[in-house]
Amino acid sequence: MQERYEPAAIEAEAQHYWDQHRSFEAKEDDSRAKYYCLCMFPYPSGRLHMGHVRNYTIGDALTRFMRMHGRSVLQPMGWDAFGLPAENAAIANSVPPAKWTLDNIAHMKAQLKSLGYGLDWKRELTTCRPEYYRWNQWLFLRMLEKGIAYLKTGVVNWDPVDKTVLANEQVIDGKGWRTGAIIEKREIPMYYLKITAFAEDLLDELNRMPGWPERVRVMQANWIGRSEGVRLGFPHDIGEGGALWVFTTRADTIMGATFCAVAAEHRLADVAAQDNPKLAAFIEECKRGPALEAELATQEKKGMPTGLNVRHPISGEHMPVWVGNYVLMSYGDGAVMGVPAHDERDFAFAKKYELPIKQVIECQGRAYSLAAWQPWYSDHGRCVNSGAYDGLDFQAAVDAVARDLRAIGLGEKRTTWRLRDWGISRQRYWGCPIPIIHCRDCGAVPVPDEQLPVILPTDLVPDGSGNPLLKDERFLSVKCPKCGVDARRETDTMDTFVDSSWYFLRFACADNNQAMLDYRVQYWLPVDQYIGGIEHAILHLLYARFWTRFLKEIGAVSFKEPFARLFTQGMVLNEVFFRKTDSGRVQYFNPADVRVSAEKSGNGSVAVLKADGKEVESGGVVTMSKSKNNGVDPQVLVDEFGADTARLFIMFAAPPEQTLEWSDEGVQGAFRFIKRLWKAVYDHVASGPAAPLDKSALTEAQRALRRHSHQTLAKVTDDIGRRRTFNTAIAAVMELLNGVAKFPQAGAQDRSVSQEALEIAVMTLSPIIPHVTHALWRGLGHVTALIDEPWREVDAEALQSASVQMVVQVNGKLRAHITVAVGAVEAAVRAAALADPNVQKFIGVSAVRKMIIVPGKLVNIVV
RNA sequence: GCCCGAAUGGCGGAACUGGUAGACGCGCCGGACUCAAAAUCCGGUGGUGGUGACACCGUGUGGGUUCGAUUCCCUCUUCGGGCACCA
Repeated sequence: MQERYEPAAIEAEAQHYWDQHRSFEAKEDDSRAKYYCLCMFPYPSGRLHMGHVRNYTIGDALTRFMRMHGRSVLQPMGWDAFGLPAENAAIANSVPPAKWTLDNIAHMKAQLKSLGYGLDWKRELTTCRPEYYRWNQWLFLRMLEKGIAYLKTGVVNWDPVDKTVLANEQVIDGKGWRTGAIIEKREIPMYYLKITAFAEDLLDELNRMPGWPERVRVMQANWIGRSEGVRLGFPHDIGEGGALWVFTTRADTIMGATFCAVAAEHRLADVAAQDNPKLAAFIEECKRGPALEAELATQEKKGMPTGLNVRHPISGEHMPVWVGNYVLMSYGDGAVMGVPAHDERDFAFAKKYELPIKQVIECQGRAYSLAAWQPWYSDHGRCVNSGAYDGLDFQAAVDAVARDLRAIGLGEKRTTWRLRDWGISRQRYWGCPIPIIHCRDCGAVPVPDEQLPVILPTDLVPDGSGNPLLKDERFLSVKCPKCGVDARRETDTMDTFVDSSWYFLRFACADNNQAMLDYRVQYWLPVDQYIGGIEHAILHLLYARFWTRFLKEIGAVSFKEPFARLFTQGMVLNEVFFRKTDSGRVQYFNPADVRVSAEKSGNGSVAVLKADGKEVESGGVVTMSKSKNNGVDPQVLVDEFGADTARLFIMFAAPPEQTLEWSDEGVQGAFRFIKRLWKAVYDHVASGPAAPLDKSALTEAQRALRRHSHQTLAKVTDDIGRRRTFNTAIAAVMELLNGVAKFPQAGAQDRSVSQEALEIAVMTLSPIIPHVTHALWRGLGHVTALIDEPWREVDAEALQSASVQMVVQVNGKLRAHITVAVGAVEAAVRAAALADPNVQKFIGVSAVRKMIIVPGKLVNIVV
């Protein structure tokens, strides 16, 4: 064993060993319990960032830990390779997105390897390759057959400058993120997936998912948004007659309804606007949405009467119908009944347009006033001024109203969902083609299975003027599969969330070119541990749950929840430094280019740019990002200190679920610890092999170190295996190493006990810093590879102790420590506590009223 | 506005089931080694008072439950996250 710790050589050697021995090639082994550990796959943006390192280090540590516990492990990796950044890079550099993406993948793959992750690269998958995305298309066709996929006109954000469609996230304050142009709403035909068909099950099952964080389950539940209420109709004679249907959770307030309001997109609004140009203009304005930021902020309620009337379903009174900008077409029936007395929005609307306000719910003795809204106006209470419903409480009134309306065909109880169907059409080039052919005679025709995959050309270069597929005759031109005449291919591609909605299944059988999934899914799935960022708490995880349910429905899988346990790691933060330029722009500087010097006398610190020595301002600690220029390149870290230091720092600096603050000194500390570990083993080994441990002939000090070793082993096993608190596991091993450093190395048994302590330290750290521990294990005299060693069992005998230290309190305040024999009788503990001089002092002349004894821990004397 | 979560030394954090607050690391202070520096090693390090043993105070604020509260309950403050005209 060499004296110096040289990470580059050690890491290359360890990685070579795992490669050669295929240590991480997953095998379907029925004789062993499997463990499928999956980290969310990356978008190949170019380089790994610290968030990736954190994510994949957590996954790798768990995978290695489970492997040493005898599990048959699978830890795969792939690439979420379709998406917008590739198109933007293409516009900027005139390179096809395919080349840019594949180059990035090659680079990032090398980076992942240099970090030593135990990945099964045989199962690597890339979503922009036809071998993968053909199954998106295949399943889409199955969804069409089952009515889960359907075509509907939808509203999109249209950037008139780029002539392209933008995602909601790309619209900032009503303007395009690239062009700054005011975004228009356009209606175009799009394909939707009927996720709402599964809404109830997606919600209910959340209660039976103990392996998911409460936080994520709550977020999904809110997103799905179940509402119990009544759908009721206001009859009218407009056109051919009928009823205006609304949804309400407050059917008990129906006698207080004084108007109805419909969304701008509502059919009645259209009807009324036909001979009312002012109303038509207002409707147009609403459809465009709040263009001005001020309007968004105040959320001012605006409306206009349609001149139409409906009748109250119970009283028969005539009620005006308004168009209201606060009514959403996408929720319920796109219309509401206005009960101004008991709904804050209706109140504001009625005030503004001088509509009648009628109180119908008593307010627990408080006086109702028409002057101003009070928060308790919308509370539940008994009905008043409501005819037959007077005196009923909330639930009774809702039941009665629903029953009465049902009798006349104008209402029924109804559950409404906030969740909407998932529009997957993207008017974009770099995505999976939707397998549809448009025929002049047959309409939209699905591509037959045997013609799959519809291959996306990889040599196109978008120029910013819309989807280049629209100009690519090779792609466009096709015969209609039904009638054989010349037809055109659909040029829309699928939302990239489709790609990530099932990739975790494909890892089980990525090499199968005959079928989407096969028998191996049964062995590996569900994923035992899924790890990723909280930012995917809603969309990705909900879509994946939806796809799995659909696959179960068509018999492709046997389970409906794809991820048994979910772990959401915290973000990586760093300080941000900037200067304001004369023109008012903010210029950010990377922390690596800034020197911070603590002012010894003052309470602040000064940050200066290394390049010019002049001061920069500090903007606090925020998420690492390109825009703030405060990222740290993992590669620089690996090159300077090695992968183990990077891994150790990131696992030690914070609990994995919390945010992690970057610290250069912290990295130095991690490096220093590894060097100390190396030196401890080197010094130990330098004086030759240790004799076998003779457990029967140990001194008290030797027994104490053994106890410490096995306590540490027990703690690390629990911290990683159950609590997932890697930071405390590492701290425990640091303490053990401090203990070994202080331990004398005089006799043969001293060295034997130290050998055991070092072996435990090296083994327990190996999931986190696998390279250096691989070398140290060999250094400690083993010929086996550490990764193939079974995780050591705690020796219960080593944990035993003859005596125990107890705390003595007087009136709850710590006054003394006493040492008593293990299992000492209560009387003995009592006597020992009372005999302590300091305890005596605080009891003084007072009478002892009570003594509370927690065996082995504490005595509290109440005087 | 609604729903979650958090707040502990100079800093990151620990204390898992109500039982020794501040583990471990960083930083800082002192010392050793060195011509010197870096690296390394040893010691100290919540605040106040005291030469000292020790005492008092101390986990965002104010209250409560308890022999005992960082931990449980209520109030407020601040910060972070999610949703947001959802009828």
